[in-house]
Amino acid sequence: MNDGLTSLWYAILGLLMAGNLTGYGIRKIFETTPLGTYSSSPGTIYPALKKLREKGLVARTEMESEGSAAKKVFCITGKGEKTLKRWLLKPVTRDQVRLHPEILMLRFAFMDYLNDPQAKIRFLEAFRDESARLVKEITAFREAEKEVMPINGLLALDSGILGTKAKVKWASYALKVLRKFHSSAKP
Amino acid sequence: MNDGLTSLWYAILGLLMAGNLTGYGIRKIFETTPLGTYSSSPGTIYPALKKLREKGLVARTEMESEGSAAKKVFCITGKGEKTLKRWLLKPVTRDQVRLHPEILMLRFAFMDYLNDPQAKIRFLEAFRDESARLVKEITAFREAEKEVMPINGLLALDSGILGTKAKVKWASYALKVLRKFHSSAKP
DNA sequence: GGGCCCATGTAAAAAGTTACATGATTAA
DNA sequence: TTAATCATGTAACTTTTTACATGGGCCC
Repeated sequence: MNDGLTSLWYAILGLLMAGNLTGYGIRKIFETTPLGTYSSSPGTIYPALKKLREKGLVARTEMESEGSAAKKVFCITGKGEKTLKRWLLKPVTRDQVRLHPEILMLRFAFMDYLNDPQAKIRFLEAFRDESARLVKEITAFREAEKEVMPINGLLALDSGILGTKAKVKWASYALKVLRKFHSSAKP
Repeated sequence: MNDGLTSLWYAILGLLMAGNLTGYGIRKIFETTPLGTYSSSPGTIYPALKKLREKGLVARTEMESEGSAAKKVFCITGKGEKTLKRWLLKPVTRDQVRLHPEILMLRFAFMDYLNDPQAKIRFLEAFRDESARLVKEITAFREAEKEVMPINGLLALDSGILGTKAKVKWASYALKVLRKFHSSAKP
């Protein structure tokens, strides 16, 4: 999807930014939190970790705890951190908003790890504006098809319009919260 | 995903319910309408049509138009229609609402082809209820994590909550519209 | 002793993406 | 005539899914 990394791989990198985890720990997070749009099956996670290790984005340390089976703990490397941050700073495109808004949300969720608070603001403004543009586009499409499309098709379009409007509203809200948050944190 | 058919394949079947199409025509629809969450690349569409034909769900007729290159027109078969309708009538599950709401919306968009108007109503009620349940779940999660999660994570959760609330609202609206539509169509 | 959760993997199959390849028709 | 659009496919590659496989620790 980006740099040859899939969004799952970035999700793993993002999780490792908060602290080291075992493969099983990562699986459990995908399984039990709303973050887990991703499959938590071993066939997904372990090969992904292997690839990330081959690329030098994560490192594995064997944690030997008194004799028995050694747990394998993963941590993000400097290169991994740089790769993640580069991804977080990518511009918000129309296609991303249209086709993969959940990936944009994943990026936003990890933006705490950026030093620059302005980056968040820019992201949200772009997300809001692109979403607003998308609302207009779907609305125009609906208007054009109104006479020929069956009622269920129109209602499905309405769902898209309402959902995208909710995103615009959310972005405005998030901007307000962040501005307050940052101004109160400064002095 | 279902019956060994992917949602893309069902999308193609649904499109063919409205009328016959060429492979290129299908590609253009995915490319230019909001329906197209799917890739419209030839490498996606043509192999999918091949598979559908092998399974006997669509048929191909060569339309010879005066000598030159024959266009290949696809139509849905009886078996394809039955397969599609079986898919449309599947119950709305929690996991579908959580992980693949856009597929549920695709199903809804095609439900015009069901004879039974009650099926639509049942679908919407279930969709609304499962979405409302999901709102509660994410809200509870957010409440539990409120103190430990960074602000961006919380805001990302808010986006999920608002988006899901929008779905609840939409379903209620759609139910109203459909009830009015059906009662006015009867007498 | 049996069942459940922790924990880590592999193997086969299948779908989708990207890129390649080709040719007809139409509009500038 | 040349560029764009119509039109149909194939091939290699990669990720993911599903299923298999194994073993330790803990609680009843």
